[in-house]
Amino acid sequence: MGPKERREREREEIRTRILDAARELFVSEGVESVTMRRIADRIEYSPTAIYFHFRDKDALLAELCDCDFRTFSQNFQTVAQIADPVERLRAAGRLYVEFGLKHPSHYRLMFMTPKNPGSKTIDKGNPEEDAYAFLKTIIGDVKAHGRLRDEYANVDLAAQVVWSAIHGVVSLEIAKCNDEWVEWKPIAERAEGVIDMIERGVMQ
Amino acid sequence: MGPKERREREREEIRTRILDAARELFVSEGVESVTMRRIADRIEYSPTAIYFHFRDKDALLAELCDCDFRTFSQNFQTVAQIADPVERLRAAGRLYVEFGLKHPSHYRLMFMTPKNPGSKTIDKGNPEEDAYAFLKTIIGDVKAHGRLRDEYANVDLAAQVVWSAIHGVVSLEIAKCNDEWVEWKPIAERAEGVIDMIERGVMQ
DNA sequence: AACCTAACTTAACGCTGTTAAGTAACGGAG
DNA sequence: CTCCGTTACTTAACAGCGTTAAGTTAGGTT
Repeated sequence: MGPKERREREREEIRTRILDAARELFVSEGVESVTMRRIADRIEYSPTAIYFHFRDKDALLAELCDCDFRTFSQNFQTVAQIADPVERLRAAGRLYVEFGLKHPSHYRLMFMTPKNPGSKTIDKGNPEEDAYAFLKTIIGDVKAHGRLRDEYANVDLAAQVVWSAIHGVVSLEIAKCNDEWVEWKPIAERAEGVIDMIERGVMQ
Repeated sequence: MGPKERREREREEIRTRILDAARELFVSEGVESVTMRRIADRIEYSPTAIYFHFRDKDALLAELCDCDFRTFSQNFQTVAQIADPVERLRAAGRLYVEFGLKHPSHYRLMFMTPKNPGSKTIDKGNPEEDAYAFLKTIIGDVKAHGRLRDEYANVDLAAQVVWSAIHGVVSLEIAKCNDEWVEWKPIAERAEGVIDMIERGVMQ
């Protein structure tokens, strides 16, 4: 049973080589640079070789995203132990913004692009892998502490309102930061402004 | 001086024919259907003819967007006469969301896609053509009525915080409405929830 | 030793945006 | 009226894209 396992391992290895090459192009030169041919160049294979490991380009990008979405969620574990749920929410918000600014390409693909068919490999509802579930547990805690306004009795609604607001800051920054049309205040001020608004708006 | 004017007029006419064909494809079948060849088919010209009227595809799309951005801004004039600035802001927020849901393709191109080089043809700062300027005048009015919280003394900051929040609802809906990952509350509830949050969060 | 299959490569298809080169029509000048 | 140059196009082509069909090669199984 030796060779079979080795082959499996090798197959997995080249899979991750493809994934890594794609990610490298992705973060350093943007989505548009992720072409099958350029990935193939990087790993010194022919373009068609990739299709033996991924059904098509979308599947590759989806898996790349999935993989990074998990690490994105795990990021939040560092604030999970903040006792005060309101402070925990504030910290999570700052972390969220920080992630978006540090990984704009990933952020765009994850949250600003339609047609994501929804991941299979992530354990939905598990706050350690699913960032939305993590947000919901925070909001639930806020509610348990009697600090959620009655208007947002529904935790899903509150979570979605909070997420919308914070997503708005990040996505507007990513899409429009180079637009001289608007005289942008520094992103840090905008982020803090939105977080303050969230606290005053949905909590008591 | 007759023929010269006629030629100018004809030139303008085919320009708008191209623009219209592009828009039609754009709203009915999405961005990805706007190819130079398909536009050309619609107006029964060769693909290269378009390049005589527009530098390249991006320029065409930019002009299309510019044109529609103006009508987007003019939309808001219907709420301009609401006396109470807070109610005016709420109404503008609802109109904004409505526009995004009704014209998702335009919304994506205008506010969710990087690389917009900034329009030349729009009268920046004029609230009737520039929606951001319109928002600022509302916020300025809110302030003049003593209803803006001190934390947002800077009108630009307040406007950007408000815009971020409302943009967040729309863009999340456009990008992720088909994602079964999250159990979405109805968009109307989310929108109203965000508008409420804005009122409680940045006003007093 | 023969064979089979997994893992590739080469060549090609149809699509994209864009450009170079050619053509036909028209307005003005000699 | 003729010549000429500009304007407004067309046809053909290029380079690049995702993807597939067909061919090749190496390694494990029988």
